[in-house]
Amino acid sequence: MENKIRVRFAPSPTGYLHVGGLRTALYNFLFARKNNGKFILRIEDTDRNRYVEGAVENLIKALKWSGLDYDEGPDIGGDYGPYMQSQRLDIYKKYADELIASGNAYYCFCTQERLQQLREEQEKLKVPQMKYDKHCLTLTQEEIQKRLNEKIPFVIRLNVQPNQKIIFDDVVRKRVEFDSSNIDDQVLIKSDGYPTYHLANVIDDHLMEISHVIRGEEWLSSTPKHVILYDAFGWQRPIFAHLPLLLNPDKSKLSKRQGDVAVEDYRDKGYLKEALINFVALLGWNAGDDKEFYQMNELIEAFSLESVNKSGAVFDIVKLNSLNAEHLRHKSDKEILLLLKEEIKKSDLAQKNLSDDYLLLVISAMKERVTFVSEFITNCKYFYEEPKEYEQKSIEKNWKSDTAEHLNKLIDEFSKLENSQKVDFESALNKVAEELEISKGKLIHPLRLAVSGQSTGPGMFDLLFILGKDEVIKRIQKAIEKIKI
RNA sequence: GGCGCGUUCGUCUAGUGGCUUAGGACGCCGCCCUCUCAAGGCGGAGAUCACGGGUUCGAAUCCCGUACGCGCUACCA
Repeated sequence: MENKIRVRFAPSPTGYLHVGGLRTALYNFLFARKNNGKFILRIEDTDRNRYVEGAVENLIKALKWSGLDYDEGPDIGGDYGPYMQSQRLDIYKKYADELIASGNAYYCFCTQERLQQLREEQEKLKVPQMKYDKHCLTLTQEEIQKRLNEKIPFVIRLNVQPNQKIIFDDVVRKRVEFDSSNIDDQVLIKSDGYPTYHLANVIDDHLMEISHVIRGEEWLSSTPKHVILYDAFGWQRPIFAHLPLLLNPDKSKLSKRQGDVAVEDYRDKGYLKEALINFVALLGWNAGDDKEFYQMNELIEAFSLESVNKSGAVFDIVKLNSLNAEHLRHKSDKEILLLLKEEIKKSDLAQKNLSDDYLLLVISAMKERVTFVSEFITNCKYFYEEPKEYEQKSIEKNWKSDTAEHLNKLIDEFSKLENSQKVDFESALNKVAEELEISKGKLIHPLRLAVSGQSTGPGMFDLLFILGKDEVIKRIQKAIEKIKI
């Protein structure tokens, strides 16, 4: 099969999945699914200093939670493995040697001290572009061998030819051009034998037959180095697509300091994966119409790299919240029940024996009034326990001198009820209102306060029905006792 | 400093030379619905399309310059 689509998400395991990473992973995923391609997870763990215990597991967990399932990866294998760069060291070594043989790379024995000194000198001279001075390129074969034999630490550097135009196409940015004179002789193999990102990335993308490199814009500046490598190896370049950055409200690159950046933070705060995915998809992409509410399958259907934006997008949590509420409303009551039961397990309601039928009633009453699943608990405690206190403002507004008397009448009427469906409560209340010659509202507001302790909530008769006749009467009595004006 | 990328309502965005008195969404305000709060419906405020020059009969849309922002500038990714 010609032109098969293979894309990859290649994070370095820093401990958690960044929402920017989620967006990158999502676009890769959508592109693959849309085009019948393969989506690959590759772990770029070539920096031993930044190794974090459990990071890979966390990453995989977050990806799975988000619904971004990959076709090949470290935990599931595939024909192009291993998918952990730390397990591919011999591969990088082999290709680095090849580069040295062809003159495209060279050994460098310079010490950190010399490099530091060089940098300082260049700074003093106000050299426009600070670069390595190719000092070790002049070493003879014998000198190199001697140092190798003496086990002097070395790195392998890319031998960049100056004064070349490096031009490549980017799906998002169109044509991008660099002058190779501005490109440093990048270290490809570090002195610990590990490759740098640039080398490992290019080799793996080629070996894994990656067709499209879809990654964040922070990589655009190093793409010419990658292009030089592809050309040096004589390999076909992939198609590049550099995604606009996710930004803090102050427009800087989205960072930990200004809010949550980990996918797991959002998950733990109760955001639905559907909402997070939908939100993040819209940060830098739009199908060209007004549609903003998407399920995953619709995203796959609508996605195209060509309609990705160029400019960075501020991560605005307020919009995420509204999408969360909307996705919640779109779920069936039964789906929400499952989520709510999980939430209850974590709450102080855990011991209560709440039936599914009861919770389903609560869900249908509250569904359009909540943003998070947890609010089925916190915003309507009165469904689970009688009110401990009564909203002062509502007392002032709705509790008059004759309120107790009115409510006693309601108790009488409710007590007589043989059926206690919504309509039964309603007609009972209507009857009382008529007898007292007052408006329904005059009854309903204090009744709501008595029964829920609050002034807001679902329709009155829904509330009464859900709580049940006995509980309602009990609560009214209690309120009459407790509320004094 | 150098190199690169970007710039449409507060935010996410539509717009690819005339359909645009620049459309939608979130947020904000108001009205309707209504027992409250939501949801829903309707309406409003909010962008001289960063700025300045061109090209053109005509520009948010094409070109040039400037400003500003961001990214990169590591033996980090």
